[in-house]
Amino acid sequence: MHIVIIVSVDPRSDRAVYRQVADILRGLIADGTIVPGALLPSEKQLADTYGVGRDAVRQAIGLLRAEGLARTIRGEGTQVRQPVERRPVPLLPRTHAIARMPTEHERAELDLDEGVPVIAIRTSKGHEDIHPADTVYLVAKD
Amino acid sequence: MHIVIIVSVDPRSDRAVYRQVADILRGLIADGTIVPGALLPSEKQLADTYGVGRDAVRQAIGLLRAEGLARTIRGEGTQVRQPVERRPVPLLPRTHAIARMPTEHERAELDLDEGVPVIAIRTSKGHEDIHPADTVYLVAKD
DNA sequence: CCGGATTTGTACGTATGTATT
DNA sequence: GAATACATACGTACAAATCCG
Repeated sequence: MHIVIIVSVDPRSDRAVYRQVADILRGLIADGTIVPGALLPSEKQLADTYGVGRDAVRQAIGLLRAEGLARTIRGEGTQVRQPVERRPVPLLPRTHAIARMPTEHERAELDLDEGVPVIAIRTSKGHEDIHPADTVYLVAKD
Repeated sequence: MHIVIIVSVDPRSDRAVYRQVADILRGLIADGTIVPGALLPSEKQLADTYGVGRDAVRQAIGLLRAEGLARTIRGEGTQVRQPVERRPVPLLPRTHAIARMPTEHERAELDLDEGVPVIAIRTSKGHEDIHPADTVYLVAKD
């Protein structure tokens, strides 16, 4: 099985231009052409390269952020997110865990990147612990 | 503790206009003014009501979608998402569970709304089960 | 430290396409 | 078919953060 990397944008395609740009960037990331931690080309550069508006580029990058693949720092650029080391979190008997997107408040509080869910663990007592989903994994524990 | 509902947008505020619009809409939802399943006013209506561009309204609604609060249907409108009934999913010993945003493929495959993470459960055998995070909760099981 | 260049964020406008009512 | 509503795509302009000489 080999991977086909798309390298150009077709404005007449059924697929929206910004999705095509996102496809290209995902390819460059999956490819290893752009390694974790490295910056993508600037929005202007991408727009010029692929012959699209800056708007389309921003929407494309927005998709990557929502998927948890990239994060953007104003004035600096967009970088491929580093996979973080996950630590185990025990799921005790009689406790429930759900995953959801954080509220705006939680995102600020926990300093979460876009596209990072939270895991809420609730005990039968009603106590709730919130964990950033990208730093933990759950294991059954008795 | 009482809730302060913002009702107007101040273009001179430090807070971006689209975030102010999002705040207002979140308030109307938390408030019960707009109940789950009901449609928000149209983008144009919101833009006129708050004296902002349609762009700002779309960004605001985009925030709500990313938070899992709303979903938009083209040609119809944006509705407040219904909290769905969750079913328990056992987390067996020697299995790990992580939460993350779905890939584009998974989102299409599972027909997920924006702002809905997935829970991936991996056994020691290497088998992986994917669940929409909004329909399940995890419980420890021996 | 300062100032300019670069880069992303916000905001608005216009136009056209597509889906639903 | 018409009206309504969201999606896409381009453009402009200015603000704000960062980088760099």
